[in-house]
Amino acid sequence: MGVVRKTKSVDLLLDQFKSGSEAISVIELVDRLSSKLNKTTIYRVLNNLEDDGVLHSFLGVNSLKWYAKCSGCSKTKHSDIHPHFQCTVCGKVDCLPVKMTIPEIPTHDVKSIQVLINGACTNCRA
Amino acid sequence: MGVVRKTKSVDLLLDQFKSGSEAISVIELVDRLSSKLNKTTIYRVLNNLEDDGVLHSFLGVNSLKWYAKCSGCSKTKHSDIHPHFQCTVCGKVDCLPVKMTIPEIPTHDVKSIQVLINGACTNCRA
DNA sequence: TTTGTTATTGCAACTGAGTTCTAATAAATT
DNA sequence: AATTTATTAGAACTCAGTTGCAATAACAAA
Repeated sequence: MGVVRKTKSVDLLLDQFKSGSEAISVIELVDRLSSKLNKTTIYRVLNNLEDDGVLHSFLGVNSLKWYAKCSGCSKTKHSDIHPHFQCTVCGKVDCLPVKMTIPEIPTHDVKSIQVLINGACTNCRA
Repeated sequence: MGVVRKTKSVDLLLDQFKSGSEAISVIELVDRLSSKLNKTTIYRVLNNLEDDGVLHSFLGVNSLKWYAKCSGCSKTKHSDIHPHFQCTVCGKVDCLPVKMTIPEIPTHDVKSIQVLINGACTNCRA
C-alpha cells in the first residue's frame, strides 16, 4: 500500500518527526494528536509511512511500539540499521548513529537485526 | 521475590526447558500446560524463575514474551548475554551461542543490550 | 504428627495496546 | 461538477498480560 494521497493526517504525523533522531511511541502520538486524529488513523498512517521507507518501527520496553525517521530508505529497500537506546530513567528512546553490521551466523540465514540498548541517557546519567 | 518453595508448578515449568537452547513463548507454555496450571500461575512462576537467574525473557515479533534457560546467571547477576534468532518461517526462537560485547556509547551509559535477529533457521532455509 | 504461618495457586474480572468492520468523507482524476 | 476510490472516524472487538481475593499447600516449629 503505502501513502498515496497527501492528507491532513500524514502532514500532522510527519510534523512530529521533523526534528532530531528521537523516537516516539505510538501511545505518545495518540496522546498528542487525539484531538485532531482518530487512534485508528494514526496506527494506519504510521504503518503506511513505514511501508514507504519514511519511518521505521521497533518495540521498546513493555512491548510498546515506537517509530522514528528513516534515513536513506525507500519503498523497496530498508537499509537504515542502527541500535535504539531506551533510557530506563526517563523512558525516552534515541536512534544511535552507530553503524551496525549484520553478523554472520553459519547455521542461520540472517535477514534483519534489531538492537535495543538500555541504560541512562545523556540527560539522566548522574 | 524469586522461587522459595518446591511446587508442582515450578517442576512442570522447568521440565519444559530441560532440553536444548530453544526459547518458548508464554503463549505456548500456557497452551501446553493449560490443563494442569492456571495462566496466572504460569506468568507468576516464570517471573520468579527469571528473578532467580534460572530463565531469561525477551520480546519476539508481535511483542510476544519468550523465555529461555539462563546459563551462568544467579539471583544477583545476569551475565548470559546473547542474541536471539527468530525464524520468520516457522516462528521458532533460538538462543545463539555467540558472545556479545556491550558496545561503548560515549554519550550514553549502557546497562544492558537485547539483540533480536530475524531470518530463516537451519530447518527452514531452502 | 499436628498446628500455625505464609507463600503459592485458581478463578474471575479487569486493563490497554493494537485491530477489524463499516459507513461517511475527501483526495485526485475526468 | 461528477465520479472514483483511498482515507478517515467511530464503535466494537481481540487477546496478551495483570490484579484482587479467597482457597490451598509447602514448610517450619512444637
